[in-house]
Amino acid sequence: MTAQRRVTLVTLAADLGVSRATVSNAYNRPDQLSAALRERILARANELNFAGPDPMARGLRRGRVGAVGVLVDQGLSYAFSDPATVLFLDGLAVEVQQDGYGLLLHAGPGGPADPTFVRNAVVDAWVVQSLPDDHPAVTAAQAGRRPMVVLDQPALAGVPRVRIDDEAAAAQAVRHLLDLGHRRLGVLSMPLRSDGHQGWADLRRQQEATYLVMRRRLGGAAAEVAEIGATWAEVPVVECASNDPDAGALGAGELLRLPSRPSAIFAFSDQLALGVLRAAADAGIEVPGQLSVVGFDDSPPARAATPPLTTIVQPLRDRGRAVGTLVRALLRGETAAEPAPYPFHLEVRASTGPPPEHQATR
Amino acid sequence: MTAQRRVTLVTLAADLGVSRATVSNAYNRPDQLSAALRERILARANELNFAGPDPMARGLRRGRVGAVGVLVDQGLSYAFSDPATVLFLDGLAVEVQQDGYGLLLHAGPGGPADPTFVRNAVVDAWVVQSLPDDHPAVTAAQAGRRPMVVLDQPALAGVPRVRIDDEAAAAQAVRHLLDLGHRRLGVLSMPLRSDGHQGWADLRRQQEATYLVMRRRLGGAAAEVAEIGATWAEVPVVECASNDPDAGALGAGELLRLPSRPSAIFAFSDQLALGVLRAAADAGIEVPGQLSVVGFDDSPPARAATPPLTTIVQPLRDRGRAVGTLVRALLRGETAAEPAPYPFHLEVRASTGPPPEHQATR
DNA sequence: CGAGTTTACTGGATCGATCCAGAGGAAGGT
DNA sequence: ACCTTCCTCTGGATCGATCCAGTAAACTCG
Repeated sequence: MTAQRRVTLVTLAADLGVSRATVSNAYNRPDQLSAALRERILARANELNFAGPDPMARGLRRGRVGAVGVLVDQGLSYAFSDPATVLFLDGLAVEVQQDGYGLLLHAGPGGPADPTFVRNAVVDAWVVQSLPDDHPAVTAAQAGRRPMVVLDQPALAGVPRVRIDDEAAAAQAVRHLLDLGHRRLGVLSMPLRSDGHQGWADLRRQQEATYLVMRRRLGGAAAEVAEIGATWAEVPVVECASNDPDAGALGAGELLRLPSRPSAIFAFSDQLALGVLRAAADAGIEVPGQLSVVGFDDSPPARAATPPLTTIVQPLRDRGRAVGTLVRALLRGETAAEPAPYPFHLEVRASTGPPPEHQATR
Repeated sequence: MTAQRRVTLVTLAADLGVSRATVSNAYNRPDQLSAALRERILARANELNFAGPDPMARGLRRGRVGAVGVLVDQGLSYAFSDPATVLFLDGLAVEVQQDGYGLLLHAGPGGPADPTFVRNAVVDAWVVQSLPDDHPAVTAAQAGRRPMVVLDQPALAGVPRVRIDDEAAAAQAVRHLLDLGHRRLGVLSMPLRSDGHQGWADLRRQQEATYLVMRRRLGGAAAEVAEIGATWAEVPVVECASNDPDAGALGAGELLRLPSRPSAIFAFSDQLALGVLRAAADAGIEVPGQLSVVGFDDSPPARAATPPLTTIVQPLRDRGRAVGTLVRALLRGETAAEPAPYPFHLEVRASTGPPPEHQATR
């Protein structure tokens, strides 16, 4: 009949005639009280339906809530639809779980998290996964003065970043195509800015891309093209509005309808490359006989595709673990040095071969 | 030179010579103080690098931290690899985001969350997505006396559950196959218990399944088989250790190697059904000519498969939203009634047809 | 011009725990 | 018998905010 207050440490302590510190110790420091009393406390707690110290209050006092906030580009379903992202998150989750941290994900319908939510989020640290340079959510997260680690982009002063040498990787992919004899290249890029643009990206748009990784890859590809004396400005670059096979197929369609059709397409992600394969199949273009395709990431579907994709291999899950390791170190109060770029390599599979014009001469 | 304490409301208040309540109001109730003072406070906050009230402390006082904990079966990468789960999470995330909540995911390597983490998790509510009846993490979550909503399973007294009528859905799928003339059926089930078993599931194991949904679907299928006077015990049921195409292909292999090979396989998820398609293709068995396949879920890959899968359509993202709506209601203090089962239907596509023995007579 | 209302701001209580210095008593040593 | 050490247990301070009752001043109005 009495007004039923919530059961807390104090309720229990009063009920048992002990101090609340003792009850707290029963949960957190079993060595600080006799086993008998501890038993009695836990038993009574059970009777009173007390589930243990409130995580929130503990969080405030201890300064740790057990959550790592993750900022991903676009909505959750987009993020989750890319196996590369999923593997990253999995590696990250497994790693931070070792210290009892979970992942907190915010997601608007299609857009990334609102800065307001970022400011109000109860987290111990932030992980940023591939956001553009100027993203407001990143700024908001930085204002919170909590440990932070970035995957790939953006580059932030004083914030460790796990990445590969995207410039070198792109160069290597292009070099592979050039070595095979290809001279009519096409590039299929992920978004260069987050404005939903789908279609041609001229030099200016390339240079002004707010996604650092895209600038780097374009730069690496351009350097390699210049190497053989060709002009980068003549290489058609199509930007996809999102990173999925549908957008990739759309973009590939534009490249394949060019009067001077590319004999090779370098897609900046496997998701897009899968779209290229689909577009080629739909148009009756043989891969690699009439068209070579190179991807990026080495996500599982790339291996399983028909034909299996030649792609840049970057250890996706390992990079997630690496980010997790850095987060854990920062949360322990250690200062994490900027790690060296992660290793990568080009895995040549069946989606690339010599261009049609060379095949007769072999 | 002085010991640099963290900047808090008090620091700011002292610095400006106002009360901390006023500073708090500057952030939370702009109407409670003059615009001029508010400006002054915000400006000074900026100078002192104060990012706004600490979310943790606010969480304690307000009794709300803006996080909904999600319990999923198996590890994150498994969960995320199933498009059905991803769509569910997306719908859920979008819905709870409207009230500013994010999703907190815990994940061990392959296993679901440890009860300890559940007890310590700083969340406002729990969402349980398809766990077995007796899962310790669920028990731990219930002990926390926070709002809770279940998707599909387990059924818990007093906890609203979003689901479809799995018994009726399975019955309908089987009825479809029987109507086509199939008499040699095979069933490919998701895990019946979380013991990693892969292979035949006898009647006893079927009845003792700890996954409610699987019991229901098996029951629905059995009832329909009994309807035509056949014996359920003679229908081969293979259980897959996990819900992915690889396990599905493995299980399908066992069914397809039977002396009396089934002419139709009912898989309890599209993920498994995709595995069946692959196994059939590898074995040179035509679908639907020599083998009919029915899936469950209507996930995007089911539509895109070759041939497109006949499957039970349940609105995946909508169910996520429905769970989110219930969570929001509970968090507002409303009492949410157990919702009616969600609608479903059988979508007949190209993966089912009459059995081989009937085709000649047509 | 005085009563009533509105506006702007304050300080104490509170959310539910953990930390830490220390009290009291039992055990051990000489 | 006295001092020291160890083991249990305690109460006050604290984490960083929000809530709420209340005060003083400014404004409204017949």
